Amino acid sequence: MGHHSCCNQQKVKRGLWSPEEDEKLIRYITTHGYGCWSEVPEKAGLQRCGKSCRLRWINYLRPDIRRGRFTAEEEKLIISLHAIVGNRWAHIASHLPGRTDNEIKNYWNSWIKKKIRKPAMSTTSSSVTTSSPPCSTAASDAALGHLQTPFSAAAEHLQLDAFLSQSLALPPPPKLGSGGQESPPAAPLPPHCPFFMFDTSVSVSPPSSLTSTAAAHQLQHPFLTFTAAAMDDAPISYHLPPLVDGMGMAGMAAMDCGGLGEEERGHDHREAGNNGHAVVGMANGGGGCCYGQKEEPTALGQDQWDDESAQHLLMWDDDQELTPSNLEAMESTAHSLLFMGPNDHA
DNA sequence: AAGACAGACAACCGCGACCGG
DNA sequence: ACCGGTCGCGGTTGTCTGTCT
Repeated sequence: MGHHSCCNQQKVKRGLWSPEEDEKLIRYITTHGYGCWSEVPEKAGLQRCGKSCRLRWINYLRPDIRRGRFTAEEEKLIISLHAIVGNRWAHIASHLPGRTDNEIKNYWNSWIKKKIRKPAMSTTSSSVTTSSPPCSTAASDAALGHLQTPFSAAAEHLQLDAFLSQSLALPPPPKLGSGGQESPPAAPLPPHCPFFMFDTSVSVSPPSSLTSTAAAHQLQHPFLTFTAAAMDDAPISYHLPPLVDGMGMAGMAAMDCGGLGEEERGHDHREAGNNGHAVVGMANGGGGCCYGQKEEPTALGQDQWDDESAQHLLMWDDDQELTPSNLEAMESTAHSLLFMGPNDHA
């Protein structure tokens, strides 16, 4: 493959951009726009390939770029979004005004590096239950990576965006050139990033429309109501879209084990999907967690889990370290596990 | 003061998706 | 349907800089 076709020319410069090059690019883009990136270098008088120009513009020179450290709100949002969509940095970035996918990716990766070292230092305590972003150890990340299902991109984008716009209530992106850099996006997420678990064993018909009223969403939209229990707050309910085609009413659990109050521990939290299926079950005893779902909730008592439902359970103990082998074992018993997000114990 | 090291950031590379001919 | 050009994305590598020894 090698380079992009526009980069095959011999005289293409690589490496860091000089201020002069930046100035040329900015001047050209601001006056002409960037219709075709392959033409930009020549017209702007740059010895770069179009791809490099595009990258430089998008990641660095764009006027609406927001620089500086990530705020706590942004951090939470990144964690939460990553729990939902995984390493889809562009998608995550689209919900963080002024931030680039590259920036978020770098931030996440450096974060992971930190977390890799910490568990290695302390082998006795859990590596995933102490800090955020939780499933950020290399081991768990790698292991979780293959658990993620290749989502149907179009549907998922649509539905996830709907979810984010509805439930996260992101503020509108700042206007270009406004200079308002000190107003982090308000992200009314629970203080603890929940685990997510999906189940494809339930098949439903897709939504007829995504544009109905809010009330209609409750009834017709396949968004799931789920509970995110937080340590200090009452459980917050969100509507979450199915992330996989055809799994609209699939059950999903989203709980923070460590964040439960004492009265919450050991209870079974259930939220019925709008088709009567998709009961999200969660049992938490002691320091351990158990997530599961059952297609026919009414057939089960609160604490009853038969063999079939056990197939849809993911269980682990808070003291159990998440390693690839552990997760593989979990996966083998949790047949329908698609994606598990982080647990965030502050 | 100098080298080692780690973190942050910038840029490149490879690949898939999309689109028009 | 096929093909080539282009764009966009995610993974990876390179570079710079601050801190530690």
